[in-house]
Amino acid sequence: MTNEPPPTLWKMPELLNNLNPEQHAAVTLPNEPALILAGAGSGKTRVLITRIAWLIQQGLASPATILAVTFTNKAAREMMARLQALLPIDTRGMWIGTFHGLCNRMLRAHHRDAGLPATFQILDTADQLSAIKRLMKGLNIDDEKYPAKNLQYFINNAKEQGLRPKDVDATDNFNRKFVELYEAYDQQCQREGVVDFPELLLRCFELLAHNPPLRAHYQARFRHILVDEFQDTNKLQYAWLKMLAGQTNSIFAVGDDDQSIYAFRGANVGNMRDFEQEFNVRHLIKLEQNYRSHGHILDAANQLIANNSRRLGKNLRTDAGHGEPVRVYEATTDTQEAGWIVEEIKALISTGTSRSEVAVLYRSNAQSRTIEHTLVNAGIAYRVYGGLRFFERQEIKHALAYLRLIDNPNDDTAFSRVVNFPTRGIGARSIEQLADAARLYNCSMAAAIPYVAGKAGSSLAGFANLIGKMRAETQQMSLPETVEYVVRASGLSEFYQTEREGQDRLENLQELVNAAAAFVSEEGYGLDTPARSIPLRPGATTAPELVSATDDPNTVVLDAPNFTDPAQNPDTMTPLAGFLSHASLEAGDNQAQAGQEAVQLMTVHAAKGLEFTAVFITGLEEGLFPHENSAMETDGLEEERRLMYVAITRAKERLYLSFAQSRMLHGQTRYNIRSRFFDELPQETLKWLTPKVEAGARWGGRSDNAGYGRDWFARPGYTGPSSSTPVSLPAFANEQRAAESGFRVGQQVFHTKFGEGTITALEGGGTDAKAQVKFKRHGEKWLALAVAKLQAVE
DNA sequence: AAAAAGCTACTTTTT
DNA sequence: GTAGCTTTTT
Repeated sequence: MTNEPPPTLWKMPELLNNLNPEQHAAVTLPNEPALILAGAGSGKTRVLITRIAWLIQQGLASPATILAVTFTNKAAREMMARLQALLPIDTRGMWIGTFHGLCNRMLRAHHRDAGLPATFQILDTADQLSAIKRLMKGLNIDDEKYPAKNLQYFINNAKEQGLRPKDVDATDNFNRKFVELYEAYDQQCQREGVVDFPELLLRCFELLAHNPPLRAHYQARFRHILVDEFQDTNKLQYAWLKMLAGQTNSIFAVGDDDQSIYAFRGANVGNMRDFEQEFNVRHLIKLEQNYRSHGHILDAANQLIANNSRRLGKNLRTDAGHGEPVRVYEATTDTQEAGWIVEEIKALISTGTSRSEVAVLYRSNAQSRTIEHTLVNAGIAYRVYGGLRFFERQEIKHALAYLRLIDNPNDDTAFSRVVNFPTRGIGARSIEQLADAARLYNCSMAAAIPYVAGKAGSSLAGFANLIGKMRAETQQMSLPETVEYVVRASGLSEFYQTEREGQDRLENLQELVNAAAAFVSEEGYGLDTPARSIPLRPGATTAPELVSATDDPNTVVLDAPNFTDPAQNPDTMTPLAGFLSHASLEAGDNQAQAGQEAVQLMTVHAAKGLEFTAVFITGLEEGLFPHENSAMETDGLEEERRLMYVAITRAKERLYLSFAQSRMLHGQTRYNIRSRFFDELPQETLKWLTPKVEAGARWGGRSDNAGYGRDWFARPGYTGPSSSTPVSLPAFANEQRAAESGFRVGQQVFHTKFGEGTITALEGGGTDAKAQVKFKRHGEKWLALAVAKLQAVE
C-alpha cells in the first residue's frame, strides 16, 4: 500500500479497455445524477468500480470525496479490494460500505450530537427481539394479544418509513398500543445505550437533518455518491442519500428493477422512478449486453419478465449463441424430482463440470431436505447456504455479551444473556427482582444491583464484581488479548470444557480470538493497540479529536482534507467498538459446510448476484413458485416473476427446470399443478424431458405416471440424463429441426384421424421431417410431417 | 437446573 | 416433518 499517488503512471486506456459502448458511457458520465439500469450479468460491479477509478484518475475526484454504498458487506469488501488493486493510492480515504456500516461510522464520530454514548452497542435482529420481549414482560403485556414478533415488525417498519412514535397515526386501539410500546422500546434502548439496525439509519438521518453545520460538512465532502443495487433501497435509505446529495452532489445509482426481490422487507423499487424525477436524471443508461448466459437461457429470461407491467424496460442480449435448450422435467413426487436432479448432476460431473459450478435453487428452505438426502445417498458433496452464521452461535453471542458489558454495562440485553451463564446461582426470581428494581429507579439492571437486598443481592453483586474486574484487567490489553481473557475469565471456556458436546463450541471460541486478531490486522492497527482507546495511527502525534458541531457551531472538525495521510484520517471508534459493530453488522459466512468442490444448494434469494455453469430451478409448482402467499400481496406475483427471472439468469450454460405432481409439505402430501411460469417461457427454448401435458389433459386420460416412484429412469419419454451425451447433442440437433418444423418433443398435437396425442420423438429435417406421436387411443405412430396434418394443441 | 414432553408454526432475509 | 419454544417432570 503506497501513500504517494503517482497519477502519471496510470495508463488511461487500460482502465477503459474492453468496456462496451454503454459501459464506457456510464463510466465517463459527467458529474450529474445518473441512473444505470444494469441487467443481470451486464458487468454492473465493473462499471461501478471503473467509474470510481476513472473519477480519481481524471482528477475529477479525490478519494475523500467518494461515498459508495452497497447492501452487503461482501459487495463492499469486493469493491474495496478491486479498487485497491486498481489504484496506486490508499483507498481508505473513501467511504465504501453498507448503509448500516457507514451510518455506524458517522454515529461513532458524532455520538454526542446524535445523543448516544461513545460505546453504544448494536442490536442484531435476535437481540432486538429479546429486548422487546424483556420490555413487554416488564410492562405485563399479554404476548398472546400483542406478539413480540409483530411489535418488532411494527417498530422496524415505522423506522424505515422515518416515523418516530409521535409520527405514527394510530387508527385503532390495537395500533395505539403498538405505538405506546414503540415509544417505551425507544426509551429503553436510549437508557441502555443500544441501537437496532433501522435505528442506525434513522438516527444518522436525523443527525444530519437537525444539524446544519454537520450536514453542510458532509455535503461538501461527498461530491460523488455511488449506490449499488439501488432497486433494493427502502424509503429511509433513499431519504438518507437525498440528504447527503443536497443541492450540489450527484448520485450515480446502479440497479435493476427486474431484480427487485426484497419488497417484503421494505425495498421500494419506486425509488428508481422517484430518483429519475426528483433528481431530474438526464443520464439513463441501460446495460443490456449480457456476458453470462447463452442465448436460450437469456431468451427465456427476457420473455418471462416481459409479462411484468411497470418495468423501466430492458432486454438482455448476448453474443454467445443459443447454446443448450432449457431442459424441463416433470416428476411424480418430490423424491423423484430429487432423484432426477442427482442423475443429471452425476452426468454433468462425468462430462467435466465442476461440482461447485452446479447450483440447485429452490423457493423455500424446506425444499432442501429431500435434495440433500438424495445427494448424501449418491455420495455427492454439497453445500447449503443459509444456516447459522458464525457470530450468531450461542457461545459466540455469550462471549460477545461479556465484551459488550465491559464496554457498556447498561446494555441489559447483554446483561440478561450472561448474568447466569455459566450458571452462578442467579435464578429467575433474582433476575425478576433486579428487573423490578431497575424499573423502579429507571436505570439499567447493572446499576440496580445495589438496590437488591438479601441473597439475590449478594450473588448479583458477585457478578457485578466479575464484570468490574474484567473491565479493570483488560484496560491496556489488545483486542485479541481482551477476547481471550474474557472467554477464560467469564467461565465460558471451563463450562464448555466440561460440557459433553462443548468441543465444537470451544473451538468456535478460539476462533473468536482468531477473528479478533484478523480484525486488528485488517483494520491496520498495531498488534498491541489497546482495545478500548481510539488508536494513534502511525505518524500521528495526537489522538484524533472529534469536535462536535454543538461545541462550536461554526466549526466541524472531523477528518482533515488531506486524505492520503492515514494519520489525518482518524478512526472514529475503538478497536473493541469496531469489533463489536463488525460482529453485529456482519454475522459471518452462512455456509453450513465448507469445501470448494461441492454442489451449491440455496434459495433463489440467496443466489442473487451469483452465477453457475449449470442451474437447477426446482419445485416449479403453483403455490410453491409462485408462492401461494404472494397472491395476497400487492404486486406479489410480479415479485415472484422477478424471482424466477433472477433464478434463470444465474445460469451460464445449462438450465434445468423441474416440478413434481406431489410433494411433502408441512407433514402432508400436497398435489400441485405446474407453475404458470412454464407458459410464460418461449416454448422453442424448452426441451421437455418428460412429455408436456396440457393443463386440460392433466386429470384425464393419463395412465403413465403412477408407480414409477422408485425408478425415475422409467419415466415415460425420459431417455436418461441429458448430459451423458456429448455437448454437441444429436438430441439438440433434433430440437433445432423441430423448431423449424414448429413441433417439439412433448408437444400435444391433434390429428384428424387419430385424435389427440403427444410427440415423443422427432427425426429428420425439411421435407423428410418425421414425428413419432403417442396417441391416446391409437398407440405410437411415425408420421411424416409433410403429409400428416398435425395441429398443435395449445 | 436439567431433562423430557408437549405445542406450534411454517416464504423469501441483509444489516 | 421438524425445529424451536414453553411447560412439566424429575
